[in-house]
Amino acid sequence: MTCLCQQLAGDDIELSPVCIGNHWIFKNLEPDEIKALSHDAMRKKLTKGQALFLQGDPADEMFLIKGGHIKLSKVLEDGTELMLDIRKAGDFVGENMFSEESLYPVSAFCLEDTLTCGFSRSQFEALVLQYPRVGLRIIKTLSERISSLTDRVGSLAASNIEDRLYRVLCNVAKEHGAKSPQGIVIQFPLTHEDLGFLTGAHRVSITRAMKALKDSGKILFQGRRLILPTLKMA
Amino acid sequence: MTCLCQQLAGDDIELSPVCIGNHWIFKNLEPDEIKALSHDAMRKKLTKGQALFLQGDPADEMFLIKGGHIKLSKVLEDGTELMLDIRKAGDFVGENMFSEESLYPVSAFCLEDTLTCGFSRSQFEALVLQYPRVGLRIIKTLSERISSLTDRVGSLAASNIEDRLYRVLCNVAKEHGAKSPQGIVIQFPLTHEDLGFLTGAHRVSITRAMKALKDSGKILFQGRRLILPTLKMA
DNA sequence: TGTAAATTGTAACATCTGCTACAGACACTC
DNA sequence: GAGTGTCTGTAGCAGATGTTACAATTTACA
Repeated sequence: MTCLCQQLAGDDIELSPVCIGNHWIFKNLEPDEIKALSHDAMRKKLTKGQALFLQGDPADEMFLIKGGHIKLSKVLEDGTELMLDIRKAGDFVGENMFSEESLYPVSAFCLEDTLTCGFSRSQFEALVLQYPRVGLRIIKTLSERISSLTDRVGSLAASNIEDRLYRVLCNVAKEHGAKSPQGIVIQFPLTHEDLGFLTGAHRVSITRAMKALKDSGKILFQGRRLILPTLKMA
Repeated sequence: MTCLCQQLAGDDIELSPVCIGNHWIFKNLEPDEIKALSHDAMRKKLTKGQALFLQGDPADEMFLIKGGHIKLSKVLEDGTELMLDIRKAGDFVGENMFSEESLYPVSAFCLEDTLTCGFSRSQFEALVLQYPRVGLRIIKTLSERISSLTDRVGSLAASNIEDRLYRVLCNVAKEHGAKSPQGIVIQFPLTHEDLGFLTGAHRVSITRAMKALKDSGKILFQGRRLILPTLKMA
């Protein structure tokens, strides 16, 4: 099945092989269903730094990420920014559309050039009603997101920064890492400032903690890529 | 509809009005469906301190809490305990059964005498396939859990304990609080040690932070019940 | 009621972290 | 290669937090 996304993306964006037509969520759909869905999906091409949606926007759309990484962040009452999550090609963003609140509680920014497929809430509900198995798959996806967030909460509860940082790195590696002979490699660069947002710590404290982790052998560097040698993939 | 739970619970447990037969998740089911479901549900009566399930147990059952509070906690690699969540009557626990992992990643302990209704994964899947609308409701529930966990992550990212504690208290109050003329009242006692687990801070630091919050008027006490006067219910 | 256990409050001190400032390293552009 | 901006590393200080110890208070239960 040729994919409309490919034409839209051009050569700039390295697309995930996962497409709405072949994503596991939609397996077992009838060919004409896929065609209809694929046609309806609202594609968006975004460049690095652009927002897919902003905190406070009406939440009535959910997106499948076709290529690139997207960060979810939130601005707290006191004005500080907090990065909540990083999602990659093949993941969904905007699952908040299902909940009672009608506004996105977070903002989604592209870390690279990105292509997304969007679905409206009503489209989705109709699909689930017609194909209950899709509903079960969504339930599974959301359930895994809950597990991951629960881990995240566990990471943040460590009271000293070094442990907190290490646990956050492990979580990131588990979700976005790739195996290599030396350990799990995190595939994209994270600045100390990013990690500061992820751990809720000051940038300088991250630098201190990184040095400590490096000295104790818990992390390695391969160029600018971070490696966790002791971590095992789940 | 008289409920089997009532007979089992006896007079010890104050039951939630929510029952499997009338829980909003199962609205629109046929009467005989409800009857079958209600019959199949595996009820458990537990006393304070007992475990509903333990971290590492096979995760193939999910529970509706009929009465009492249940805490979810996790033992980390380094042996420290972390309290992840508190759930109340009407909530579900064990939604991990949906995800790929076959083991519960957390333990569930009863804070008071408790009655639960359990469903197996296969029971549930059959139900969702037959009644897609139930699937949509589950999706909504899980999605709200995700929002709540996201808030939780936001709370923990505050770098000073006073703010972190206040945000955690607000989250707890939003989920388990009741309105009163003076503000939102948290309905059950939380020890400083509990709050320490919830915020990832030392017990003594909680005492210090509580005093500061009390002095600044952000929290009040009515006996042992905690009141948040400035918080508005969502 | 009386006693034991759990919870809360206080203090002192060592350590950790936030904060600011600045210098070097690196990437990118012109 | 110079210029610009971003990222990383280092230092010092003030304030926050962890840690330990012990007393005061409340709760649980015989």
